[in-house]
Order: sequence, then structure tokens, then C-alpha cells
Amino acid sequence: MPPSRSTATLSPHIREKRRRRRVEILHAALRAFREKGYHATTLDHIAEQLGVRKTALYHYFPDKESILYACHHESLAEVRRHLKEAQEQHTTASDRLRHVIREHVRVMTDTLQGSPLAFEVPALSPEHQRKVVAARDRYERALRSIIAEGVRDGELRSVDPSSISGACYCCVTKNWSS
Amino acid sequence: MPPSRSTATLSPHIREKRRRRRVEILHAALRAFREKGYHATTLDHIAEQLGVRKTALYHYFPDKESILYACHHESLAEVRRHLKEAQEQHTTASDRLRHVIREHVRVMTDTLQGSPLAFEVPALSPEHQRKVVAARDRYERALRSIIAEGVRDGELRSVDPSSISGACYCCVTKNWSS
DNA sequence: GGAGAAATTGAATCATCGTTCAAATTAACC
DNA sequence: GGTTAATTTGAACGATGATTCAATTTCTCC
Repeated sequence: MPPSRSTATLSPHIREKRRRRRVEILHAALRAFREKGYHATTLDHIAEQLGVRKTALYHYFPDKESILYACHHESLAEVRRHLKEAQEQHTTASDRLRHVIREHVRVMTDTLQGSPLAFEVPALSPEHQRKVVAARDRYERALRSIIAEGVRDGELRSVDPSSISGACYCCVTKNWSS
Repeated sequence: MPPSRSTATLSPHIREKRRRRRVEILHAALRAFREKGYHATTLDHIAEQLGVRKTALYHYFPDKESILYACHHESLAEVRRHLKEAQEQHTTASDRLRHVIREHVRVMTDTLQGSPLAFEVPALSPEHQRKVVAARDRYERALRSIIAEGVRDGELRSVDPSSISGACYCCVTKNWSS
């Protein structure tokens, strides 16, 4: 019975170990998704990179699609975390913007290894698609409000907000590291 | 026995009809590939758009991968044709460049409906991958030589040729119509 | 070190396509 | 109009890959 019990009853050590394993799986999956795309990667392929049989993966994720969703979820959580950091550590809009953009690019190039994960959204279930797009929109709105703030305070030049997201999307989600 | 006989023995009318049908199939396939990606699209899905059963497709293409390859092949042939046109109809490098770029974008946005076909290259067989990449390189080289010519004649500013291809690749192959 | 949980495995099942093929239907051409 | 070829179809096959599950191994913790 894999994850049937409430997490409260699990010992911290076990829980941590399990969390780490999940991350390992996501990294392996992400690399595979990047190299071959979601549909072309098999669970065997992911498992092989971990030196394990594919059935072991079912101990951590209910199905293949959930692995893809978890990839989205984790990376979105990470950029959101950096957004929060930016709000807390900096006071001016330009400092916040610099912080969040730098970390965003770092996530895309390091953590996600340049994965154009955005292209695999259609592979998600309708329910998960909704969630991912909503989260992405939320993030984008926050980003825009920082820019709007900077413009209001005269720190930043006045720009068309929509153009920002377009350029950001293109440069950041493709394989253009640096 | 679908295409077993030499094409010479086929009447022009039949041959033309068959050619047209092939194009119809490629258009339907291209739309599907664009919407769902190569691996996620089934032959049923392509056939359905044509109001036909999937087995009918085997009368025109030996297998699914060949349909993808034909998409590549046809679109490459088209941009190559425009390249030739440019050479014939214009004398200056800048005129030729304008012509070929305009037509290139037109192919990408109209004919291919903005299909990021470049992303499906890994889905091709090794043999077909080789051919497509080679053809693409040939095209790119021709484009670069036009630019080099323009630079030599003082028509164009001196630029790093590699930067051109990068920008062109990004702007033209993505969903950025207009 | 031993009981119990967690993690992994191997075998089997199920579903989804891609593919084949002979038969049926439709179109071409004299 | 009838013959032949071209095209499409329906039924079946095969392969691949996701998923399930009971059994086994490995770890945790007292």
C-alpha cells in the first residue's frame, strides 16, 4: 500500500527519503522528456536511468501523466518561491525584477536543463492543464505587477506589458542558455 | 498493388489525382502534428479529417513515419523553389534576400500554418533525419551565401552569419505569425 | 536481530495503435 | 456498358507500452 496512509504517520526520515526519490525520478523523467518528448519516452526509459524497473515508479506516482504534471508543478513552485524571495529581499521594483528574472533563467537552464516543458502542456489531462495554465498565469500576473509598479514609480521605462511576456517566453523557454 | 508499377505507365489524369490526394493527406497530417505532436497523433485521427479509414492512407504512404518525412520533404522543396526564384528574378543580394525571407515566412505561416515542424525531426528514422538535416543545411548555406554576397558588395552591413540563422530559426519556426 | 513497513521486482493484463491483407467499392477508359 | 485498374474498407494481427498485483527483497526502528 504505497501512499495510502496519511503522511502524518510516516517518520520524518522515511518521508525525506521518499521526497528525495521523487525528485530523482522527476529529474530522470525531465531529461527524457527533453530529449525525446513526452509521448516518445517510455517508463522503461525513465526507470533505466535510475537503475530500476518501471514498476517501481508506481510506488511514487499513480501514472505517467502524473510524472509530467509533477514536473510542471515543481518547476512552477520553484519560480513562485523565487518570486516570493524577491518580494521579501528587495524593495524597489527593478531589484525585484532583476532577482526574479535571474532566478527564473537559472531554473530554466540549470534545474530544468533548458527543458521546453511548455510544449508538453497538451499532453496533460484537462484537469492538470487547467491547473498548470492557471498557475502560470498567476505567476505572469505577479511579474507584470512588478513591472507596472516600476513604471508607476518612474524606475522603469513605460512598456507594453504584453510584449514583455512574449519575449520572456521565447528567450527563456527555448534552448538559448546564457 | 499500390505504387508498384513504374509511374510512366500511369495516365496523367490518374497521376495528378493521386498527387492531389497525397497533398490533402499531408495537409491533414500537418494540422494534426501541429496540434498534438507527431507521437500523439494517430492515423485514425488523420484519416478522420479526410472522411476516410486509416487503412486508405497506406495506399499513398508506406507508414506513418513516411508521412512525417513527406511533410518535411515538401516544405523544404517549397522554400528551395523560392530560393531558386529569388536567384532568377532578382540581381542584387538584398532583393534576393527580401524575396526568399518573405516567401519563407509565407510558407511557415500559410502552408505550414505555423507548424514547428523542426521539433519533430527526432521522430524521423535515422536515414530520413540525415536527409532532412542535410537539405536544411544546404538551404541555410545558400541563404548565408546571399548574405555574404551582399556584404561583399557593400549592400548589407557586415554581420556574424551564425547570428542570422539563430534569429531566423527562432522567429520563423515558432508560432509568431506576422 | 527481528518484526513490520517500504521499496522493488517479475509476470501478467489491458489498451492503443500501426500495419497487413483479402474483399468490396469506385473510377477510368476503350 | 464492361473490363480493368485504382481506391477504399473491415477484420484481423502484432508490437509496444502503460498499468496491476502478488511475491520478494530491502530498509527502519525498537
